[in-house]
Amino acid sequence: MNIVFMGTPDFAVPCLRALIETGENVQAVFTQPDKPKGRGYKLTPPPVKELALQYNIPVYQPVSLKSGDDAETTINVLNELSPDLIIVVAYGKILPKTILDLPKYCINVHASLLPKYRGAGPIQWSVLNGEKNTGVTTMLMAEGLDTGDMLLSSSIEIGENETASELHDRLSILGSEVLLETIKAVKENSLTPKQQDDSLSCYAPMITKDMCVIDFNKSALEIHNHIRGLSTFPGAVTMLNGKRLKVYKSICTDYIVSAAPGTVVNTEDFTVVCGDGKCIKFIEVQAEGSKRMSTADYLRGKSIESGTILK
RNA sequence: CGCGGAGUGGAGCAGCUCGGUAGCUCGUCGGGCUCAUAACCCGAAGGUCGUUGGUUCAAAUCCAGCCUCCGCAA
Repeated sequence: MNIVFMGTPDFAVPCLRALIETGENVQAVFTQPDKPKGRGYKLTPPPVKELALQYNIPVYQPVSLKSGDDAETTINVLNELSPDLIIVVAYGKILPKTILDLPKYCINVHASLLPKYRGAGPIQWSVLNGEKNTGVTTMLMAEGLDTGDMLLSSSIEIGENETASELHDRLSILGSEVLLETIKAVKENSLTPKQQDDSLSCYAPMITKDMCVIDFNKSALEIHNHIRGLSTFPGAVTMLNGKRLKVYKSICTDYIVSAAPGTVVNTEDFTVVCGDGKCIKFIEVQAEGSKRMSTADYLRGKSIESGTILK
């Protein structure tokens, strides 16, 4: 089939790769423009672009699909290619109706069990909220954000200590599998679109850095979910002796201690009291200007005075 | 040229301001104690102090360039 692929970050890479490797005709790839990133503002191409270039697939990076020269060019290009399908995976742009109506189907791969967790951060929010299950859903794209009729889905369990990054990697693979099944169904003409029940939906907004600070007044479980939901990027943050400390992994313990929330009660293994009196143990941390490391390594170099309070 | 931190035996750090025999907490190896142990005691191996050049009688330490890693900001 003639397919145009639209996607940007790592999450979309397995889907594009699956399409290529199963021999679908990927006519073109649309992805976000290269952006200045990191130290020194180095212009960095999105992961999907890099993969596309490896296979000599034409890459388009319009700034806008709604107006301007880019939008016009895009429409022209798409009209010329006249793809059977447009596959969208974490592209990061809203497609106008003129594009949605262009191919036979516009199919989106979304990293949640719709209608729950519509939006930009479904993986992180499902971990942040302590969900036991999540999954991947394919849908026919509609004008609203992740509101289209659902096609296929697949569900997986979330481990109690699993981080958002780990889940992200598993879901991106699962996403490529569900995508291939969906395309198979398209070919067999056996799609059965199901409308989403809007009353069951909820939004998963983009994660921003100002929501990363750990609030030790919350329960140990909530803090644990906070830490793994934001790991590895951008990472849960707290302040230790005036310096920023990121926490990437933790474990809930059964210890109950009466001390002010945020107090380090065990300086041997970095156990901290939370708002409900239960303790959480940090497993992997990162100090300013330093690498990410296990707390065992961290504590070999820096000792923490007992009674230190994190905030 | 966006701002800042860092590179020291296998790991994590100190030492650098005030140049002059490389130190700490672990790990590894050998031995001892013990019913036993991740515990304790004794001993050992292991480092061109990121890299290049400069200053100096002498550089981990001062100066300049380069490489790599990290935080912030986008």
